[in-house]
Amino acid sequence: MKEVEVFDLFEKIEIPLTKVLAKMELEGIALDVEMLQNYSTQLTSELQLLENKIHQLADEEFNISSPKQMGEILFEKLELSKKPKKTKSGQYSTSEETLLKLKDTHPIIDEILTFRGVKKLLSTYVDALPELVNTETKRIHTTFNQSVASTGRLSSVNPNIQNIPIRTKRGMKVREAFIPKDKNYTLMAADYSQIELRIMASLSKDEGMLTAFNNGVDIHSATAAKVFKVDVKDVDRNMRSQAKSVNFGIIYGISAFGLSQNIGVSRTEAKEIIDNYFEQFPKVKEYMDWSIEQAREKEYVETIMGRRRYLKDINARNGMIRAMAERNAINAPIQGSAADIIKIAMINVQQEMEQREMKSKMLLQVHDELVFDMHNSESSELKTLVKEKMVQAVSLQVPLIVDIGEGLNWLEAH
DNA sequence: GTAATCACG
DNA sequence: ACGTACGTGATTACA
Repeated sequence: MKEVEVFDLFEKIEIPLTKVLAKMELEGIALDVEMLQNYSTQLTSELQLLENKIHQLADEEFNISSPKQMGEILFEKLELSKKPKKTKSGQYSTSEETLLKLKDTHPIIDEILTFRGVKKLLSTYVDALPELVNTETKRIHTTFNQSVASTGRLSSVNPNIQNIPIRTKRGMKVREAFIPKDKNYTLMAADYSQIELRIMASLSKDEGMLTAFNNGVDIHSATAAKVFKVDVKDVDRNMRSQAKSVNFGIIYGISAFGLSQNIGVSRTEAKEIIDNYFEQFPKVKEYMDWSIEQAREKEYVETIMGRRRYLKDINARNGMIRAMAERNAINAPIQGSAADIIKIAMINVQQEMEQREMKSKMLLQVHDELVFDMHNSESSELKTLVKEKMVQAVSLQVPLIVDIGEGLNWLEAH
């Protein structure tokens, strides 16, 4: 019986999606190569200055890009930590997380962090992207993998268009390099607001969560008010920020350790927060337990469209392996259902655009976002159509909200 | 080839 | 007692 659902998923979603993806890949997206080349010159000289400064501060020349050499400088020569954190293989950890904790011990740390950021930007994006512009089309053509991610998400390679920087000032400049086809077009981006938490609300049917979404309130503030037992108007920035982490944790299959690491409190305090959360959102807890129970019985969990993730480790004797599978049992239906929803939307949007013979084109998918080359004559028509198809892709216990933006580059469209 | 790091949702 | 937040891909160093 249930196999019918998996076949429907295949026939009604994955197969029709192949053509949509093929068209997006063939269409490609325009890149402002000249801008990136200028930016490269600027970043390269910044990088040179940083390199000199770091070598000067270390009083030694070494390869800053070698974590091994970096560890030896920081922890053997400069002795910045009494008991340096090690990686799995016994090397000194020099990850951003580790370095941030050493920020105040030596001025070299800040320079290293900046160096790392600039180097990453240059090698992965600023210098790499222009190389991938197709000589015939003059556009960037990614490849979307439809059968890589175990949750049902797409992935993107060559280049990975789903991890273009946005969080830092320097990174934003890279987004600015993704531009419309020509002067008759504008880039338009449409993204689902809090889709995974809405799915959690809908699947768990937790009253508190449903009420929050059905009343259109800020979910992280609403969560903070409940968890910290204060009035919404008394939620401060720190409380909201912690609640946001809790909400992320809920989607990931929360653990006291993970939360404590994320927000920098003790495990005891983290456990306290989680206990309060489950007290305030009891059906979320019930749903999470139910998901794990389903996994134990069937050795798989499923999304709203019946997509399965098999979890052979769910009954493992090794507690750590088992705990991992339990988090997967909670996360996969959430992340996977979000993937189902945007895939349905993509098929319906593409179908409608073709039927209307529109000039606009769907270009990219970034998990909860779709990006379009929008022909200026179709501006309001396209935005209305896309919003409608995305919002109506499926019917949940809460509304799906889609935010739309547009501009002369991908950054502005956000 | 693998480990470490870091970019995104 | 142990060691963990979920899902990806690209780059670099190094055995």
